[in-house]
Amino acid sequence: MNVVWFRTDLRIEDNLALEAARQRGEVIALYIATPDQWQTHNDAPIKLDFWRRNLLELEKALSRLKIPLVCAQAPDYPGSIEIICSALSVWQADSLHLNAEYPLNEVRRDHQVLSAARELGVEAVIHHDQILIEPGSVLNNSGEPFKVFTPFSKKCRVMLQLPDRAEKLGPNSSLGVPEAIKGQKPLEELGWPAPESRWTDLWPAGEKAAREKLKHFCSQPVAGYKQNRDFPALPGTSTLSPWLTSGVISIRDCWREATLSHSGEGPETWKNELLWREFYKHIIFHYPHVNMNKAFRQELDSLPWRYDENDFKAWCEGKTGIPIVDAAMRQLKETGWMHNRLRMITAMFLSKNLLLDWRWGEKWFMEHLVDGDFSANNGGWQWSASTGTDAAPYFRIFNPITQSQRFDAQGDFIRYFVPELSELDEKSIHDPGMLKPAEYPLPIVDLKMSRQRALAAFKNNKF
DNA sequence: TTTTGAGTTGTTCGA
DNA sequence: GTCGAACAACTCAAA
Repeated sequence: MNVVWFRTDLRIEDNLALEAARQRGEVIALYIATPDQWQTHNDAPIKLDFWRRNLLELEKALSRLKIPLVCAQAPDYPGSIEIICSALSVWQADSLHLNAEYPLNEVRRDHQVLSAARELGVEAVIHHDQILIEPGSVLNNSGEPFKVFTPFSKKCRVMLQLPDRAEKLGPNSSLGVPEAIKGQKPLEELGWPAPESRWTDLWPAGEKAAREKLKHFCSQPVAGYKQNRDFPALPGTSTLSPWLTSGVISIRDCWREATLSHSGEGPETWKNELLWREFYKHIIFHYPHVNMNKAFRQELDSLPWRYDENDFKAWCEGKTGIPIVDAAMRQLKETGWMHNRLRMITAMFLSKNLLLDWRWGEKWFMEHLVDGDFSANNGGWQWSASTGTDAAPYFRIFNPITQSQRFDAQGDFIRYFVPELSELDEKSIHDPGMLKPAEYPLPIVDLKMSRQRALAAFKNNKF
């Protein structure tokens, strides 16, 4: 028997661990939920519900291959190692397959799982399925990891040789019911948050939905990606992130599909964004301190970050008095997703204008994003806060009003998410001042003063 | 080893 | 309104 432990790879298509296991013979699939860790890691309820629904789809897809999906619940990572060992013994496994995850705790857990499995005499194999190129293999001429994106991306493009899609393998001989293991529970009883029906419409589950989304994006919108991607009122981006983060679609399929679209600069620009995802995964793999709540540039942990609960609350609730920021924060809360340009604007506003610790913002995003991914979220926040790898220079502070005028010129996006401003014309909607209706707040911070404050804080940190 | 060019996503100020 | 320079100087990567 061959066991596949599913984690952030909730699909049957182009799944390296699953394919390796199937090549060896009969397969049992295993999923282990850790609700206690969801709590401490602040995973968004909308994300957990998306995962629950994708697991149901995965179960169906696997059953077509006559592969049973066994679910279990563990209190923590050591608990999941116990469950794995129980499963390997009870099912008399020959091999265990898993697709690597790259945050530090997950790497450590998998090291332990691999050695525990090998002690039981089980062949244990880890596959690099979640990223295009194995971390540790993209190095500069000095043999060091890249700290700058552009040379990293160039090297990746030179190295990248995607394997062909695996040939179709036959199903299991029969969909048996495997003997019970430690911690086993039905899929629906794994401690999921209460679902909201609107989530199902916003973020449909399953590989078919993801594949159709990718196909559609690469059939036409990708051609205009370079021109349209910065405008939140346009459908200019792929919005594939929730499916990519949960592994419902493979990164290789995204890369392949974009390459095959042959529509010029658009797909190449989009592929660069896929490489940013890659870059930040390599960064957390190479630099353990980034996984431990530290700034990539650790000397910037001594900045005089503010911890003002009221300012933070206004930011969270979309009541800062800066229309584009408030629209963006409300989009996040209402849909579980935020446009990339707006993630930069809101993150820059929190970390520079409010001078709040970027970790507060990072955490809030994780608590609300359907596509919340540690490496991408951390990388993005540290970019905005100027504490990261190849981050924005600290003096390059976005002016949210200027950004609003440039990227939501007609104010359509603001009007959609901040209805109390919908009567304002396209000039005043970005910066209503005294024209604002009574229910809309005045700006909680003076942009000019707060910009100077941030510049001074970074300047004075040099010593 | 030294040197050189380059670095996601900008803003402000003054002519 | 438009344009170029200043912002502040540092690190990375490769020649």
